Amino acid sequence: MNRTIVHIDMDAFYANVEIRDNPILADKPMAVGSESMLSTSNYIARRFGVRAAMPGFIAKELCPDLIIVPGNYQKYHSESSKIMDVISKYDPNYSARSLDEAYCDITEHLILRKSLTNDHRTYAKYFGVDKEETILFGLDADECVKEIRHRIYLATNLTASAGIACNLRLAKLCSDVNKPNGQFRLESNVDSILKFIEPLPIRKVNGIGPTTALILDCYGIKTCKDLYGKRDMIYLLETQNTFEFLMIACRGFGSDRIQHDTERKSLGHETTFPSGISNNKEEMLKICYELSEEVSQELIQEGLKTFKVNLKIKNVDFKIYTRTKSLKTYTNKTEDIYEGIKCLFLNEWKNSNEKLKLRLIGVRACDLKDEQSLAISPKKGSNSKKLDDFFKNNSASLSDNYDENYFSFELRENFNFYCPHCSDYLQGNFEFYLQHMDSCFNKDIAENMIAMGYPSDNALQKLIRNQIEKVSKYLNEKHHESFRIFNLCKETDYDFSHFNYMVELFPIEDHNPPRFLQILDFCRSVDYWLKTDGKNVAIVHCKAGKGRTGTMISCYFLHSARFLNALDAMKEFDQKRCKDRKGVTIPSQRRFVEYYAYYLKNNLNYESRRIFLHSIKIHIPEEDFEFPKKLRLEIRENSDENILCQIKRSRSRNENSFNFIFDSPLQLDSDIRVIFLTKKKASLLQVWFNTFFLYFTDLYKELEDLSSLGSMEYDANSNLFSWYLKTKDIDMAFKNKNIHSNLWLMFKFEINNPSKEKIEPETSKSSISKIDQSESSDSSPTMTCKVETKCIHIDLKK
DNA sequence: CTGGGAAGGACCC
DNA sequence: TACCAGGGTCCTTCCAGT
Repeated sequence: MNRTIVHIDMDAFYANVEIRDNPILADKPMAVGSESMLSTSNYIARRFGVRAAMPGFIAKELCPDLIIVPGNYQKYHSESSKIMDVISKYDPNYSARSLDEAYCDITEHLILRKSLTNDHRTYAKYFGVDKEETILFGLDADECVKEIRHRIYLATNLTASAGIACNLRLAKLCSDVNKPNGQFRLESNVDSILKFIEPLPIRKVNGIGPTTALILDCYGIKTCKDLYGKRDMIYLLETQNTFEFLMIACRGFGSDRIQHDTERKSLGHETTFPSGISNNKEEMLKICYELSEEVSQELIQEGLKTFKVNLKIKNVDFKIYTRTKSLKTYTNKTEDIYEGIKCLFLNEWKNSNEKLKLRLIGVRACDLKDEQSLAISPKKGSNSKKLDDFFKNNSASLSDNYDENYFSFELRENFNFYCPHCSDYLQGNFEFYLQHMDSCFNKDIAENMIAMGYPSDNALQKLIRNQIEKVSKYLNEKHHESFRIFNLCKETDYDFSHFNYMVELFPIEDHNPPRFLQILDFCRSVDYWLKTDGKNVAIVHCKAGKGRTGTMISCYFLHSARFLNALDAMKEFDQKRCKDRKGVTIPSQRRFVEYYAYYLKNNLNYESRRIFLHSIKIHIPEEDFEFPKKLRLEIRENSDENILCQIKRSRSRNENSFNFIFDSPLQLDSDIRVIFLTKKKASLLQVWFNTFFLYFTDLYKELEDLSSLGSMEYDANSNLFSWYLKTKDIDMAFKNKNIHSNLWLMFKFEINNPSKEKIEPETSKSSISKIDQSESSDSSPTMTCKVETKCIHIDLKK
């Protein structure tokens, strides 16, 4: 963060050289290149959409008046060396990335600059005019870079743009900001950097091309901020390398040391047939020979030898193929190279049944070695600077050849972030960020109870979830043999041996409540474990350690009589676990906690009780125009396996309700899941309930707004109960902004068999006897009553 | 199972 | 009319060799 890196970029370099030498072109759209390909265009042509790397004829379509000037690369080279000469005055260690682009590090120069006299900072004001008018440049980085750009102008009569930042990546992005003939300096602090980089379209980032941009766009990622925000998804979808690159790039990380040109990896030449296409074997072989010769000459010039040759061909349909062959020895002789290439070519020729039609042939030498050092090959170790190393954290692990400044600002300096788990807004350095994420996954809910996130075994999830090794180490060290894991995930893939197989499973589907019997089992099991030994600790987890974990822990709070009321129990969990009070949010999960509170308070004996469902009505407020016109209802029993009913229903434009009526009342028992799906089978609304608790009408009286129980009415005439749920009581609807808050659902049901006599609704006080809780388990005879399953398919549209 | 070709792409200028 | 030059680097995937 303390280096000053400058990226200098000439404005429309080739084009401006041509314009400079032929001023007639100045006010006309022009480009340098050929009919088939443009190298660059001037700013007038760019207004028509004419860009570099665009075929000339397309450019002409966009801009019929476009003047295409053939490139004079010798001239550009000589101009380039004048430019680099200027830059070298500020940093002899500068690095040219092409003829028109270079990086330099002016950190040292800026120190030195303070002692420069005004004379040394004064230059002629205009190109080619004698020193009548002069211009004096100041001492700071901005002035220094202005001076560089001005001196380039004096040397070439061409303009340059520049970016100034703390690392190469950012400097490059900055040079684009005030282009052409401008410069931009990015402050070296995290706030400014993030403010700068977050809104940038990802395509601007060096290394993200059209393909990657398109892929990311499919993930809904357009800016660097999006990219960082969706890093968990990228982690899952992309390779480790790609992920690391993208993360480094989108946060503005980058090396602040200018790498020097490493030894060359390959060398080659290619040519497109002047005639366009060739199918003549002899002509092609001749080209192969010529190219081999060129490669050979260049190898000799550079004092290199090759061991591998590569033939590149481009078909008529523009498809490119490459073929590689190892040679017998390291060589730089034309004949040796040609021999390899010829062999590769003839092979292709044969494989194509002598019908090869090509546009292009290329010859490339790979696996190059320095002639002198051919005897011993001191292969340089790769010094990859990847996030992985970084995550191993601590400056102690930063080895000597590891550039500490690479990640310096995140290691040393503070930045602000939202924790995705507790939604706290925090400030700290990157290490703190990681620590917080860790601790946020594992919260002591009570002295003998810990709620945690999923301990991930899987490399894919380790970034966003707990690392199983860490969890295991922590638990084994801190709690020795005295911990037991209560795993609430239906989706479990980790190895229980990490926890000495002390893992008990209560499989609950994500975003759903447990079955009521699971609550009983869970509480009994946790209670037993905690009471066996005072040292024992219960570790409860689901995926994020919020919804399912919160539901079960709240139930245990009630079970252990820490709280008597469901809302208090859930509130306690929410406060302990998440500061934004967003622990148990799903209405059905909250409803089941309410059930359990009621169950305990009234000392009920849970048993199978059926209800007879007559109808379900959805009332849609008129304001809710978007609500689907077609719905599918699915009712599932218990474990989700048995689909009890599937009905499709549509409504007309002016109808503001769906009414699902059962010809013969649907018999339901225990945990019931009611789902409404759209035409495309996307779940829209969902409600879970337990029929047992529909029997107790006083459960639905005088409830706080936070309760998700809904309200109940009884009509003595029809002997029907009506159970109402508002939007806030309905899973999926409660946080769906597209669903109006005045929507409501009504279930009409009977609790006695319609064929039998009327039974008055009961309240908890009248009929419940005290039952010892230990009996209310799986083995209890009252539990074994299974509901008959029936499956009806009705299409009401018919 | 791993490492090193070989082939194919993406990207940069 | 007409849809990409030519020089590189690096990464991924597949396959083969142990």
